[in-house]
Formats: sequence, structure tokens, C-alpha cells
Amino acid sequence: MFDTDQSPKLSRNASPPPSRQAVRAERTREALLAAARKIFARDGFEAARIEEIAAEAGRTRGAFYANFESKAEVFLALRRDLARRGARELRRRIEDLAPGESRAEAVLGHILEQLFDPGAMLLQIEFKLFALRNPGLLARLAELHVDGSAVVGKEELPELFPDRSRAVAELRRDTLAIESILEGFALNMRFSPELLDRAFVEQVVPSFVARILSDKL
Amino acid sequence: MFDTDQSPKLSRNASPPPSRQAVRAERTREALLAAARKIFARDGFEAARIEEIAAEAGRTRGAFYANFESKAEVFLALRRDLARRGARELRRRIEDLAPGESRAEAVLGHILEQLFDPGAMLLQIEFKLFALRNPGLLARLAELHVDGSAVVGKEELPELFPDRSRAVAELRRDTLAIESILEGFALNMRFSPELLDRAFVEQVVPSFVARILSDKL
Amino acid sequence: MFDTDQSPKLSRNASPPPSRQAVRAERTREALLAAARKIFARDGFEAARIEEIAAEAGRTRGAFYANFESKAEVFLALRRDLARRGARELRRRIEDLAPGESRAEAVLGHILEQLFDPGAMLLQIEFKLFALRNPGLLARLAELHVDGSAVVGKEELPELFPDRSRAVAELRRDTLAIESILEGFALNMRFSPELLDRAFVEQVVPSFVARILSDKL
Amino acid sequence: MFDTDQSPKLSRNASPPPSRQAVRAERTREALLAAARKIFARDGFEAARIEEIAAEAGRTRGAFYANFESKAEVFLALRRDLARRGARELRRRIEDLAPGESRAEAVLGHILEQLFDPGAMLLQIEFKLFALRNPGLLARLAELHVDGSAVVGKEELPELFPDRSRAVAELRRDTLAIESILEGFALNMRFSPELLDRAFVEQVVPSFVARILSDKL
DNA sequence: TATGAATGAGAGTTCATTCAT
DNA sequence: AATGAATGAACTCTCATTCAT
Repeated sequence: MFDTDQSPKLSRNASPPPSRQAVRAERTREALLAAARKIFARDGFEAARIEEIAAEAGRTRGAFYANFESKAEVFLALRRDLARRGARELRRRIEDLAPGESRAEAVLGHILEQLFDPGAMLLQIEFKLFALRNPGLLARLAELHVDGSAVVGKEELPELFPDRSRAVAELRRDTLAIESILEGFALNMRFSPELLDRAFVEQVVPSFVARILSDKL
Repeated sequence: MFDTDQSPKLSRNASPPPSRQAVRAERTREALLAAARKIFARDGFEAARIEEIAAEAGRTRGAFYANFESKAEVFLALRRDLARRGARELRRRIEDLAPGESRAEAVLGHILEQLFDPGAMLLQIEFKLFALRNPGLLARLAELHVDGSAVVGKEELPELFPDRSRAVAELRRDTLAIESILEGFALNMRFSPELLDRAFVEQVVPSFVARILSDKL
Repeated sequence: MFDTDQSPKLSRNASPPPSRQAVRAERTREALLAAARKIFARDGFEAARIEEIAAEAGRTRGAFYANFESKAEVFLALRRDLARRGARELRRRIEDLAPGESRAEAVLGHILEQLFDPGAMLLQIEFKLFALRNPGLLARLAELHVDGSAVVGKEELPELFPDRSRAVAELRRDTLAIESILEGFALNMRFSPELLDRAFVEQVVPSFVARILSDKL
Repeated sequence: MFDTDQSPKLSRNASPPPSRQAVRAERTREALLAAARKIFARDGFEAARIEEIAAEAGRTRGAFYANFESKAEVFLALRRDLARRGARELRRRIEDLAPGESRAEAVLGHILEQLFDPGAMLLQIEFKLFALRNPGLLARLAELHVDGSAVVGKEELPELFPDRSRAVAELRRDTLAIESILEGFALNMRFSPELLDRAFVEQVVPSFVARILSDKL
């Protein structure tokens, strides 16, 4: 017989087996986060409507509010989620280098992929504008140990340079400088794709990134 | 050159001197634009409230609607206004070079000044996000012959390099690339001033600008 | 006398002993009623939230709806419950007179105790306002043979005065008059405790009650 | 020529002549207050819906919010308004005594009129419940020098007894005691009109009021 | 041109209630 | 009987815009 059991499998030892209901709840939350990602990226924080996020997730406003306290709250939750995913992705990329690929190349690859992800960068810009305009709420995020940068994966970078004792602050500064470039180009690429074509950007951005990391890679 | 300026200034001395009313009206319009600049930069397009703009200008909602059709309309008018001012400023700067200052230095000076103008760059970002999300309205802007870029003064650049026959498109692309960098850094400087301090930015941004303009200056 | 009590107590010893489940269910119901009493008294009917009642009882919304049809339903159930308790209490008081205590004194003691019970009187006022505004639901209450008065124990009073053939209606009217005074003072005592202090109220209210019952006691 | 000028007349010396617009605004505000009075009395504070108040006044929700900050705010404004009207009414009554009427009779007449005003007393009860449950908002009212009592006209009473040097506090206490009785009876009269008929109440309430004011009148 | 009261669509949020488990 | 995720109607409040003056 095949294992057609749809109930939580692999109850190794930790983590109590999630109930059917918990699974459903988690699915809803994820659907809502995915929808929020899309809608916030498309419309911006202010113009995004809860109802549209809910509808996009195939749920109702009520389901939304069962999962998130408020509009700002999903926004922050989304940011956390994306930061976590981005970091995970970068780490995997570094661990599973393609044959002949250097760590630096892997990082650059990750950076470029982010750059050309349509929604991701716009969201990042929205997050920062939001932070600028809602310092109080941003503080809440900081408490949760997810700091300002999500794109490059600040937490992973130090692992990249174990032998060089660069101050963390300097690393963070460079990360932010790289983000500046990514966000600036992403915004203007979308604003005027016929002028800022992909080929041009793919040529010029890495050179800037390299300059910032300069002799540090 | 023809006077293509549509503003109601005394274009021929045959035109009647502006009435007291007209002067007052113009003052109101300017006060409203200045207020709009401040409020839009601070709150963003969506969160900005007409009433607050009016109040900031010491006027009322009624005065606002006597001068502008809608919220989007002031936003576009403001953009036009800022583009015009920026271009004028750059032109003046080039014409009145400081002793021993090269044209390239003057351009760079202008660029850096923009970069550190708190509201200006945030507004620029808002304009572009707005454009992205309101293609219809953006078209209206284009009709009005005010194109996407206001910071560097696209229209002035060709005058700067009369001898080099660079394609206008390429120049515009470079301008947009520079804007990308300016906007990216401006955003992140405000987002995290303690990491992206002025000294660092003043060192790194010009090098990027130079790289883009490279052998073109 | 017949046992007209509809509650599921062991009315004949032929009835099966209450199962473990039934006992637990009864406990839940009682916990919910106690919680409802507290929350309704504190917040009023409209502002009271089901979830808070459930939480106060250490239960969940589900338990609530397993025991009561709706918010209005608990409110009515609570009223019934309190009326029953009040009547039982008064009866006991009369049966177990303190040495040298007259029946009239016992009644007055009961009345004063009610008056100074913080939640009880506020609830009573809420019930009446509710009745005023929901005549339909009130009718349902009447059907259930729990009439408008719960404080003084209308049903017990006739037993108090077996020898005097006062019309029941008159007795009910006097009861309602007493309730008017109790409710009025209770409300204003809570509204302005520093003005309507306990000593004053303890002096003036009994005199009013006596006046109403006048030569009837 | 006749004075057909519809613009504000009688510009004696004080009070700037109200503009047409100001007149209209005042009418709206008054219509809203009157509507609020009706709806709050009928439904209670919590159940009252802004839209219904607006509709009752023949206006829209927007007009409501142009005149009042919030639901709580109208409620407080209404309370102030009623307090002022009540005090004015009582004062007039005392000044214009009917032939052969004593001041005490005038006061009693005013009190009974209040008692039988259907909405007034219910509103008064709502105000006090509201105060109990929103101490913060109530404080705001106190700042505005409109104290807890509106029915009897606390401010007028001292004028009634110029020769007797009763402490103001005592007078206020008696006022509140009278209000207790009025509110209690008003509530129960509405709750059960067939038991607490007008004749009975008209007989018993004045006797209580007299008792409270006892030898003070 | 300017005022500001009023409109009214629509937003975020709450909460009694339902229902699959 | 009990859970709690989800529903969805209804609510308060906001704000761009209109309009009588």
C-alpha cells in the first residue's frame, strides 16, 4: 500500500504533529502573505486594499483579520518573511556552488536575480518608504531582530568572509550601498524599460557592486 | 528660439500688465505648489491630504481646487515645476562657472546638491512610483512635454556636449542611470543615516557618476 | 408544592446519575454565566463581546455557542438565573431569621444587600433597557415565566403577607417602585460615589422603601 | 424702499453678523443634535448608528463628521446642550412664576415635566452609564464645566435658597438623590407602564422629592 | 478667486455567528 | 461538547471632490 495518508507525516520527535486545522490555518496565512506580496508590490502600501489582498488569496477580509492585526502588520510580517526567504536562498546558493563557481559569483548571481525580480525590489522600496514614514512601527520590526536589509542577506555575508576581519558595521554599510544601487536601478528600469534595458543594467550594476565590495571579495 | 513656455508671464510687452487679481492668484498657486512639495515629500502621494497642503499654504480647500483640478493634477504640476527649476538651476550653474571650475565639476556639484536635498529625491521616487502605477496619467505628463527625468536636467545635457555626437537616447539612458544611483542612495541615506553617512556617499556616488559618464565628459 | 423547576437536576431518583460529560457541561455553562454576569455588568449588553465572556470563563467561542444560541440568549438566561438566585436567597433569609429579626427587617436587609452589590443593579438596569429596546425578545422572556422583576423577589413577597389580601398587582407595583429607587440610587452611587456616599444612601433608601410598603408590612 | 435684505440684520455692536453660510451650518448642527437626541434615546449609545442620526437630520454621514469629531463627541455635545437647555428652562420657570405659585412648586413642576419626558430621562441614564464606562471621556466633559447633573439644574438651585446657607456639596447630593428617583422611576415606567402608571408616580415621586429637600425648601 | 459646509464612496476594522474538525 | 478558523455584514471614520455663496 502506498502512503496516501494526508495527515502530518514524519513525526520524528520534536514539533507536535500539526492538526488538520493548523495546516489549513498555515495555508491561509501563506496564501494571504503571497497575495499581500503581489498587491503591495503592485499598488504600494497606501493604495493596497485589504479586500483585494483577501480576494487574491481566495479568502475574505475576516480571514485576513484572523491572521493579521492590521494592514501595517501584514506589511511587516511580509517583510520578515521575505527577509527570511532571501537569506535562506542566498545561503543555499553559497553552499551549493555550481561547478567552477566562486562564492563571489554566487553572491553576484543572487544579487542580479533579485534585481530583476519585478515585485521584489519595488516592495523593498515600499518597505523603506514605509519605514521612513512610520518610525514607530519600524521600531517594532527591529525588536523582532529583523533588521533593515533583506535583499542581500546581511546575515549571510559575514559567513562569506571568514578570514577577513571586517567590522560588521562596514559590511552593513556596503550592503546598504549595494541595495541603494539595486533599488535605484530597479525603480528606473520599471519606470523606463526602453531606456534602461536589461543588457545595460546587467553590465553596469555588477561593476558597481564589485567596486563597493572592491578588495573585500 | 521660440518661447514655448505656456505660463502666463509677460511674453510680449503688448500684453496687458498683470492685474492685482492675477498677481494674487499666482501667489496662491505658488504657495500651494510649495506646500504640495513639502507634504508630498513627507507623506507620499497617497497619504498626502489636500487639506493639509492647503493649510500648509495658508489657504483653504477651495483655493486648492480653484488652482488645480485634482490631487493628481498638482502632483503633475509640481513635477513640471521642479523639472523646470532644476533645469534652470543647472543651466545657470554651467553658465556661471566658479573660477577654475570645469563644466564637469559644475554638473557634479549640481548632482550632489540634489542628492542631499532631503525632499527632492524622495519626491522624485514618489513621481516614478506614481508613474508606474498610473500609466494613464503619466501619458498626460508626456503630452505636456515634460519627460521622466527632472533631476539632472536632461534637456540641458546636450548643450553641454555640443561637439560630441552622442545619440540623445544614450544620453538619456546615462541620465537615468545617474538618477538610479542618486535615488537609490538618497532613499537609503534617509532610511539608515547612521550607516550611509554623508562622507561615504560623497565619496562613492561621484565615482559612480563618473563611471557612467566615463569618457563622455 | 410541585417542583416546577425545569432545570435538569435529579428530580426523581429514577433518573440516571448525571454522566461525567453532563457534569462537565453544566460546569461550563455555569462558568459562562458567571463570566457573562461580570462582562455584561461591566460593559453593558451592546459593548460586551462574546469572546471576552468566553475568555473570562476560560472557554472559547465554541463552548459559548454550544451552550447558548446567541448573545441575547445568554443575556436572558442570565436574567433567569439571577432572578432564581435572588428569590432563593430572599426565601432563605426569611426562613432563617436572625434572632430578634422581623420579617420586614430581613426583607430590608436583602434589599440593601442588593443595592450595594456593584454589578447586580447595573445588570438590572441593562436588562430593563434591553427589554425596552427589544420588545420581541422580552416577550420570549415572559413566555418563560420569568417576569420583569428579579431584585426583590416578587414571587416570594406574597408568601410574606399571607394574611393580607392585597391584590397581586398592587404588590407588583410596589415592588417595581422599590426597584425604581434601588436602580436609581445604584446608578447614581456609581456615577458619583463621593456625593452619594453609602451612609447617606443607607439612611434615605430604607425610608423610601418603608414609605412604599407603608402600612403593608 | 423696504428692507428686503436677507443678509444678517441687527448688527448692533457685538457678535459679528452671522453669514448665510454660518446660519446654514448652525441649522445643520442643530438638526444633527436633535436627531442624535432622538436616536440615542431610542437605541442607546452603543446601538445608535451615525448613519441613522444623519438620516434623521436629513443630512449625510459626512455632514455629521463635519460637525462632530466622533460618536462619543456628539454624545457629550448633546449632554452639554441638554444641560444648558434644562437650566435655562428651570430659570425661566422660577422667574416667571404663575400667579400664586411658589418657587418650590415651580421646581417641582419642572421636575415632573422632566420625569414624564419620554426621551429625556432615558438619555440621562445613558449618559451616566456612558460616564461609568468611559471615565476618560467624561473627564473631558468636566473640564468644560458642565457637571454631572442636567436634569434638575444644579446651577439654578442655589439661587432658590439665597437665605439658607447650605453647603453646595449638600445641595448637589440632594440633586443627585432626586435624579436617582427620577431616573429609577422613569426607567421602570417605560419598562412596565401598566404597573407604574402615571397617577401613582405623580403621587409618590413628589413626596420623595419633598422628603429629600425636606426642610430645605 | 476663494470659502468651507456638505457629499458620498470607500477604507480599515470589529464581531456575532457558522462550520469543519 | 468543544475548538477556533473563517465568514460577512455592519460599523465608524476619512477624504477627494462639489457647490452655494
